[in-house]
Amino acid sequence: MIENQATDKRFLILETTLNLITEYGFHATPISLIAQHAGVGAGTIYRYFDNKEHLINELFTAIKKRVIKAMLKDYREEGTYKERFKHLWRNLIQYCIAHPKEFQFVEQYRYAPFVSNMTREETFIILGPIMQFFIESKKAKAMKDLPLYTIIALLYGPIVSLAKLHLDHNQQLTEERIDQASEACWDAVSYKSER
Amino acid sequence: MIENQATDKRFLILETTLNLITEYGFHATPISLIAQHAGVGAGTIYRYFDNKEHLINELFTAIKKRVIKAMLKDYREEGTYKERFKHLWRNLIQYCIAHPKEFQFVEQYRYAPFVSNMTREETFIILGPIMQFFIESKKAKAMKDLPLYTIIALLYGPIVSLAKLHLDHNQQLTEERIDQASEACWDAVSYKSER
DNA sequence: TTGTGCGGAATGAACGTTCATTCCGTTAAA
DNA sequence: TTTAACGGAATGAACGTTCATTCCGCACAA
Repeated sequence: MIENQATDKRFLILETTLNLITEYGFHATPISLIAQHAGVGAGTIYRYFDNKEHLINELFTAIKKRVIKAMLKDYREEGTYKERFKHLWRNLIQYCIAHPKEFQFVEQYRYAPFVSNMTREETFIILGPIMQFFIESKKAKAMKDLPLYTIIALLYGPIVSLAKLHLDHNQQLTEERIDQASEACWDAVSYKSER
Repeated sequence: MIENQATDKRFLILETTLNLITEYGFHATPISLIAQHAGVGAGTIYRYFDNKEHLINELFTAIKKRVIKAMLKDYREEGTYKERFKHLWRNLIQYCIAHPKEFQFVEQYRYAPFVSNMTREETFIILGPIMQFFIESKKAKAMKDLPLYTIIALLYGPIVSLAKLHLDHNQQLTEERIDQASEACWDAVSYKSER
């Protein structure tokens, strides 16, 4: 119970930061505002985080872990490669749409200069299982023999774009459209015969 | 000549801002630094731009215009739709790679909260000709009958991803890989028979 | 001489961070 | 059971710094 209080407060600060930063941006959300909205003193934040930069970085990795977890939800290494691909792909885009703040935050700060490189490398380690899937699919000739980076770009790029267009322009990203898009992505990376 | 001096100084400030901001980020490039690097007084910048925000926004639209221009370079409304598509697609990705600063700047600020909505809408107007190409291609059954937003996401998303991976991880984005990727993108949006 | 453009010191607001102080739950003595 | 002492957590006013913006004097063109 005692430890939970500390964890809760830490979590509270992180979530408040996420909300404010996605709404106002990094510049426009001073520590004082975060403190105010979280209902804690400004100094308290410094009990949990070394400084503002560390706070942001921690939020960043926390969210990335949630994303990966959501992507792997109910994923089993069975069925055709296409089915497995579509499962992962849908999981990811659904999460982006259901959690716009998380999505926007990650997208906004992914390439910001103050995000530490360590955090970026960490991502790649977490992504291991998914990379494995791509390598396997290629070996099984279910996917074209494209460089790994090309495959990532062909599959992840459209997710980002679709989610952004959805959030920004209030496009209705219905189940049907998601399915259409995932099929198209598969067409991009798979051989003709796999269609 | 007099006007040219003014235009030049204006341009100089914009370019200096681009360089500094892509290197250090928005936070870490104060007006004073821009002034220093541009070799002008801090106050001079305010002769040309109302404030920092306006400066950024103007830089933003200036770069976007360059991007569109580069994309449409040597584009003719002739040949197959696939050929025309590949021409546009390659133009765009080549520009992103050849002008990493411009690319990173646009990507970084595209969804930043302080970028005005007007600027964003402007983009859509500029993009008219390219939208026209998509509509035509669909009508001619060269492309699948997907929503316009889906098509944009399927074609533009991978460009952004590829360029980011290229710049961030020093992946060699060779001519061959660019061609592979453009073919894959076309596979995503075209009918089987078009392959 | 007049007017225009420029530079950079000056200004004041805003910010991240610190730290002396308060608060509060726990412990243990009475 | 009550009370006193303790210590870590929390607070927010205060500090020093940074920054966008302003302002004023200088230089040069007309």
